[in-house]
Amino acid sequence: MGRYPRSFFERYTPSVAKDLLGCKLVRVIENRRLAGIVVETEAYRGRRDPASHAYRGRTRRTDVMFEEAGDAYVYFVYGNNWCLNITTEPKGVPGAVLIRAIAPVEGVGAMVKNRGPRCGVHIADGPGRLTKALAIDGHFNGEDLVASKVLFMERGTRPTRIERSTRVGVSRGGSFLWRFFIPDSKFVSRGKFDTTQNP
DNA sequence: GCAAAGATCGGCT
DNA sequence: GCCGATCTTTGCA
Repeated sequence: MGRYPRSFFERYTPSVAKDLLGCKLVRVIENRRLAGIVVETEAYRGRRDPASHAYRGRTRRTDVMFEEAGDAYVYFVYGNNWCLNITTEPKGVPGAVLIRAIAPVEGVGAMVKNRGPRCGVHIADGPGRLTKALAIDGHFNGEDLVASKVLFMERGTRPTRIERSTRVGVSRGGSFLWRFFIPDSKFVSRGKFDTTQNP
């Protein structure tokens, strides 16, 4: 299956977030593929988006958001979890798509092993969970997903239905409907959520 | 230097 | 369904 050129990621962040639904996130560990279909994403864009880490300008942490598109932006939250983003927009414009959930399709056994025996059905249905399932941590910050052999996106089939809502877990930027998900998937991280705007 | 909040998860009731 | 762990980054004194 084909991979995306950098130009795919260099577009308006919410468009990229929406277009990534149905695509396959692939992680290669010791020549074995662990992969899942992306079912839930969120967009964070620009200095005008109060929920974005880049809201207050460029810092050491958000550096990759300002760099070229198609790189991994991996950061640590709540003292427990890593979150995987893919940078977007042309160089100089900060943007990233948070991958919130995937539906496991390849190497499911290995993912469960990474998650631990008590994970149940919650293999990769959450930003922190999917990074653990795919063994992704801060070392991947800045990884070029267009060229990488160990972490990248593959083209998939476009989902028949897509819904959008407010983003999860953010206290500001509530008027942005920048969370995109496949409502038919049981692997989205939370309930179907509000699809109505409520600032 | 220090204090506070945070793009969450897992375990327990 | 609720609550606590846990630690980095940032903002301000």
